[in-house]
Amino acid sequence: MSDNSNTVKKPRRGDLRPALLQAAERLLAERGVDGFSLRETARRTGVSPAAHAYYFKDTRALLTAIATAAFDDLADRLAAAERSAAPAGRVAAIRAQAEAYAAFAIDAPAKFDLMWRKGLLDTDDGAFTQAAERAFFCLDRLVRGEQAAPANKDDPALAPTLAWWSLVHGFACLANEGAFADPHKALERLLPAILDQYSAG
Amino acid sequence: MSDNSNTVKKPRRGDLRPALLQAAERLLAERGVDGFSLRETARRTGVSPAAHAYYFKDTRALLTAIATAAFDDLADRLAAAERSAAPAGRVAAIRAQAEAYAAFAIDAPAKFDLMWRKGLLDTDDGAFTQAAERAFFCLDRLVRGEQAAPANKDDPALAPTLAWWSLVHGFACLANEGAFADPHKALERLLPAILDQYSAG
DNA sequence: TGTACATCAGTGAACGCGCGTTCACTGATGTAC
DNA sequence: TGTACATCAGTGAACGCGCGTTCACTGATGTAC
Repeated sequence: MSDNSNTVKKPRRGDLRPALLQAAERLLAERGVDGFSLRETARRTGVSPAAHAYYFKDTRALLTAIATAAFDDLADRLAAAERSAAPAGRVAAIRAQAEAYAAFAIDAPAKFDLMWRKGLLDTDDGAFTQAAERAFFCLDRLVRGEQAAPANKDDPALAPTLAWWSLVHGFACLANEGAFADPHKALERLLPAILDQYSAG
Repeated sequence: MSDNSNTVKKPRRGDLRPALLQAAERLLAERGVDGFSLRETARRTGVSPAAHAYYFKDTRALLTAIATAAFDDLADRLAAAERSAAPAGRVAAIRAQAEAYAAFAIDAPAKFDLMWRKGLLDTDDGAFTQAAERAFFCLDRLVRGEQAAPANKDDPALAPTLAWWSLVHGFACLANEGAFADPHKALERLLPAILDQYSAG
């Protein structure tokens, strides 16, 4: 019998939590958010369908944990992109962040999708909201500078950040929704051209 | 017994198709794409769960019909916005289209969501792809002028249109994903401020 | 105007599926003496 | 070093659910003569 590369080798006692998260992420990547199921995750982890209950209250909690990690990851990448492009100036850093954002989305479409599917997530979870805010402030700090952010996200004072975010988020969504022939090519050739459109402003 | 306003009065023989579509749209509006089900649609139409089969091959076909109508509606609104703002000049017309696009999305979030959930739609359906293209060309014709469009959507020649589309689409998605406190207020006060950011380019 | 027949527009019961969650349970591990 | 016990980290069978689709069927409508 050949190994099925979908299944993970059975974790040691006590290592189940990360194993479940890893299997769940792979399943998401393969089948998308709509194709996800807890039972299939358990199957791939080589574990009973009830096993997750020891670590996660329910499916929503597991998905929220994944989305939280994803936002943290995104924030890290935005910060890294900013750092490495900083020597070339502020405009270059902003562009680098935009490219990092889109690359994140296109490399892991299902995970990116999940992050915004609030109906499936526990949006009251503190870690989740904190991670999401952190990613947002990575953008905001760079675009608007160090000014304090207003309490409300729809304050027009945030317009510069939200304009930039809308642009990049829209590009990422369109790419993942199949609006372009090839998302990766679009990332390399089309996105720079799009960003050029606005480089004056 | 009080009327349940969810249920539609039982359609006359032969009028089932539009009645099903209407009930399905209402159900979508209430429960979102993930909460949609054919059986519930049938229930609300006062009809057997097998009834739809006479008009639609399967669930996918029904959803595709709704998405097709939605794209046609969107295209109509984009064209109307352009027409009524045309006297004020090209820039005003482009802005008016952007506002019409976002308003469409925010007024019917679930329908807008469905239009991009290609996993649930029959993307080989001719009417569907035609309607989607028509909406796209409403944007493209105005932004780039009458130049012929390249075959591929990720051709950098389309960058001006795609940049504008990304911006507006991203704003609409963020609004519907709950990124702003109040989508309708964001539409009225924030979107104009965002468009101002780019009005120079 | 009446009747025989064909087609239309559904009906309603049933099938089989995979799902999330619960429950009583159990073997493995750790701890106290 | 050995034993008794408690807790940990799950097991696996079962429950009940709603779903999309199929199937043989049937009453209503339309048509021909």
